[in-house]
Amino acid sequence: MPRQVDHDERRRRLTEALLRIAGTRGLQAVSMREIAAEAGVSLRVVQYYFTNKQALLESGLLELGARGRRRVRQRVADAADTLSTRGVLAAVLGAIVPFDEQSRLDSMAWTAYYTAALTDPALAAAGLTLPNALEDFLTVRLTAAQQAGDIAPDRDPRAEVAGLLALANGLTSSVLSGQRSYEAATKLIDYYLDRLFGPDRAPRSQANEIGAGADAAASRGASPRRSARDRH
Amino acid sequence: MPRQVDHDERRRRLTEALLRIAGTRGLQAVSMREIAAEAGVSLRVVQYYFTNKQALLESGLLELGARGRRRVRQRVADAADTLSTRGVLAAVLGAIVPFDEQSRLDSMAWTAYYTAALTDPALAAAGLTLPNALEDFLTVRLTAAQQAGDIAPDRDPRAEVAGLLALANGLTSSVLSGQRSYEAATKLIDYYLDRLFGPDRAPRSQANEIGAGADAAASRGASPRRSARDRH
DNA sequence: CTCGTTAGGATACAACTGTATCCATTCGGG
DNA sequence: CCCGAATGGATACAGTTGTATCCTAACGAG
Repeated sequence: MPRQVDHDERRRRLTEALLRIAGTRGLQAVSMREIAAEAGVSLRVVQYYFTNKQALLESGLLELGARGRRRVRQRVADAADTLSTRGVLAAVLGAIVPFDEQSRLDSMAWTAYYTAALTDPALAAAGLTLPNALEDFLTVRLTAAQQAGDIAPDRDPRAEVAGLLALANGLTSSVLSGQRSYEAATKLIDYYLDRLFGPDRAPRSQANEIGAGADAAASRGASPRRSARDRH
Repeated sequence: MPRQVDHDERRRRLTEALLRIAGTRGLQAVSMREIAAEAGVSLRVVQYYFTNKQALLESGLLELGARGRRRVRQRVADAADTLSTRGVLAAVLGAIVPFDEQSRLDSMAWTAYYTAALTDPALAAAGLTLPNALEDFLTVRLTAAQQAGDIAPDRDPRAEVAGLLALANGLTSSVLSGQRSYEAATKLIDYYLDRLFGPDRAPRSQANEIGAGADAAASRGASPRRSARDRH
């Protein structure tokens, strides 16, 4: 074997180049030649390590899913109060909304893939199944919390989890478009968690600091375009 | 003037053809020639009535916004109990989530436009400002309801509205991808409205008499009923 | 009638796409 | 030593894209 090369490493580099393009210029800007240029290799190399553009796109989607799972796991592990159900929920939801430049790029790419999958069955088959496992996991967790008396008995754990995940999804959209900052999004999540767990039960944040005020159009659209770049 | 033709009508037909393609096959499938074929005219006609593809896309975005506004207005007008704030909220949120084939196609096209606008400033400038006016309107409305005692005083009207709109947005995503049915989405919305207005809370003001008193047990089964997936 | 503007058919063109092919290296095992 | 597989550079090809150009009808105003 001459010039033995680590194929997995090459493929990983190309996949990363693809995701960099998809996250900054969109999926429609992704072409074989663009990927080659972004990765600093020739077109032939891209063709050599991926038989198809389709295979390349699937690899990108897979990597994106892996990154998302890694991010959620990391966030949950980082939360010191992992024992509290509320802490887990806050960590998971906070990991869904883009919170730094990298997660913002990945969210962009994910959105692009999601949209493409809506009209491309081949992509849809390649899997956008990230949320389902999360939903089940959190529902079990919240149900246990309810039996422990942490949330009111008239709450529906499954509905609450589904709603919170959909909320995080919607907030992601607004953060990506610059309508909302990441901080505003997490404040909103905290507000809803306060409603769920009771504000006095959780020492994390106050109930009404978002502006319980009267008039509507006071302060919105705080940060236009690229705003979500901060550490956490 | 020979062969006088209604330009607005021609442009409308072409815009509708564009949106039909965008809603079924995605924005990346929209080309000048495809639009021409879909509208049953020649390529030249498309070029004749729209100087640019850019102009065509902007026209589609404008029309999409107009349809959305029309749909919300229609839904709100249709709600018999328009006087109740809860009824207005339910109508607006129910009009955001796609509820029939046409609104589903439009939501698809809207999602495609939204994604494209994330990486194309020209499209972003052409306006995705539909939600802002809604948010202000509903916030004013909900603030008034709070002062009338329809919702608990520790609720933050602005946060509630922002959350509900983000929720509707997230639910739209899941409905489009087939993860959830429209009915499941509205049940979830009703569940959250129950939490907000209080299912057993008696109407304490003159502003509302019907609608706000939806009882709790009615929608306790708001579980989204998704297939449980195994995790490993 | 004729003439100039309006409405569109037919075609061209350069750029870009994914994919395929041809060919030159490189190097480990025989 | 050397042969064949591994690696990749260069280029070709057919299709699609947005846009531009050329040219022919149509028809109301003069």
